[in-house]
Amino acid sequence: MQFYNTLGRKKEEFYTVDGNHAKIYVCGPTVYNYIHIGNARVFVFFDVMRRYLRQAGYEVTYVQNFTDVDDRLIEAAKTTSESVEQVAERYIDAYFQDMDHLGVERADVHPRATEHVPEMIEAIQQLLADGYAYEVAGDVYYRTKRKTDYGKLSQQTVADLKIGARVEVNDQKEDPLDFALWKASKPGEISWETPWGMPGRPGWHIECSVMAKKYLGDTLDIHAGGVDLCFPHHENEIAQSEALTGQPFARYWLHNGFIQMGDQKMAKSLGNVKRVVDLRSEYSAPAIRYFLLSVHYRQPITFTKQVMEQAEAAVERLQTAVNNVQHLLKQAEPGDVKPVLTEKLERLSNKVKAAMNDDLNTANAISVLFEAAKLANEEVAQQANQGSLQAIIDWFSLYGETLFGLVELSEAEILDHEIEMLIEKRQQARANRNYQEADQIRDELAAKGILLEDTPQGVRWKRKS
RNA sequence: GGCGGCAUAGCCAAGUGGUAAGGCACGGGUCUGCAACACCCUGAUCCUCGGUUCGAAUCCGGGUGCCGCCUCCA
Repeated sequence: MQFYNTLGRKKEEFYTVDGNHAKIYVCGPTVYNYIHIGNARVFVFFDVMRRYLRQAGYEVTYVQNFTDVDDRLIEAAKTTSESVEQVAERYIDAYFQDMDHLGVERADVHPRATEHVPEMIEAIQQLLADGYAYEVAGDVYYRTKRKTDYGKLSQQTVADLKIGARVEVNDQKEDPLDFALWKASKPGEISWETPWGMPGRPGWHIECSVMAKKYLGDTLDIHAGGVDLCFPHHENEIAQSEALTGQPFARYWLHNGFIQMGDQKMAKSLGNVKRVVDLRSEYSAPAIRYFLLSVHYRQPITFTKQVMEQAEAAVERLQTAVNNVQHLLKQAEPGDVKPVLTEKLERLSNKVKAAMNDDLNTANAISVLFEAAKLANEEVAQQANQGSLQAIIDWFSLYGETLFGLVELSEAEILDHEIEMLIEKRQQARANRNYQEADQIRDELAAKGILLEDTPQGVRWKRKS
């Protein structure tokens, strides 16, 4: 299994430090607002990565934080006259609702920054004691010059970064590249007491260093997030953590690409942010997942209406194939799975694995789902036996449902009696060649959201999506 | 100014040295009372110029265009 490691900028064979135990930390949301489709890409994709690692035999510990204190939260609380805690609570709930809807599993631990302040203060004290940090008027800054490898993740030297000259001016800092570990609070703001006198709150980067260490140890196997976090957030995490422990912080750094809105960046200032909570009523969850997973994770994706409609159609093709198999299964001849089919399915499984092993190429892996759908449809047309149909269902259960969450295998719902009667009545009418009545009943059912399909395997029905 | 990414059929998107996966849409056909589902058939020499090579979408160089990070934006 190979991953493209931002640290080193190349694909590397993946292996864990600790046997088959994979320790993963993913940067979670700052809970000052509803999450948007770009956030969802991170959470959906790395959730799929976790699922794949599990299928590949790893025991995964997956940690994803909530940043529940920062400038934006304080700002949001001010405008609604709430406490920072209330704002955080609301958007953490909203986060879980969005993720549940999209079929993203919970992390093993969802640590919150505000619940780890003592540990952060402890870490900052150690950095101060070891000369990696200095305090100015209640703020504490990390001294980036202290270690020579600062910039190794983003592959920029300290000199390069300075030439950039887009660093903020702050005459309190010894060096413009230094960043805040701790910020003194203004009166009335949320704050914690500190050993160095002034109350304040943690800087952004320190929480991830501290919480990752607490739940996963000094060295993580995988640290992941959006590509924008590469610098400065992840760079700074590395600096702090490695200053604290003397150990490599994370062995594989994975960064996913951005989502573009049409031809422009998605940004609040442009007013084109697509929130998941809004998308939920426009598109099905599988279609949103397909949109996010049908492109390799490091590539940018462009969000357009057309692409979403294509996603909807694509996913429907998969679901229809599964439905067709399940429909026939109820009335199929008993029998064992055909050896030829077993072989074909195994070949498809291997293709999925090969794609995923190659830097989690979900785009390629998903194309195999369509090959499987075609195979499924062929088997249905040939009136395959129970064993064969079940084998197809099992295949889709593993990859279509468990790995990618693009199809559902739940049992078809029970139709209510009235609808069953109508279907039966229409069959009578068709048998009597009374097509006018048959079509009328079909229209009637369509109005109730039930679509009928007359197939060589009998009448099928589905809910209008 | 520094660092980095991208450019493949109408649209989306894989492919990183041996003559272009998959999906959506379009058209033709089979099936069907019709419709739907499904199946079959149909489409590209890969932004451009030059180089390396027996051979390049794939490697190197120039050009054009688009984009990201360097601003607590995933």
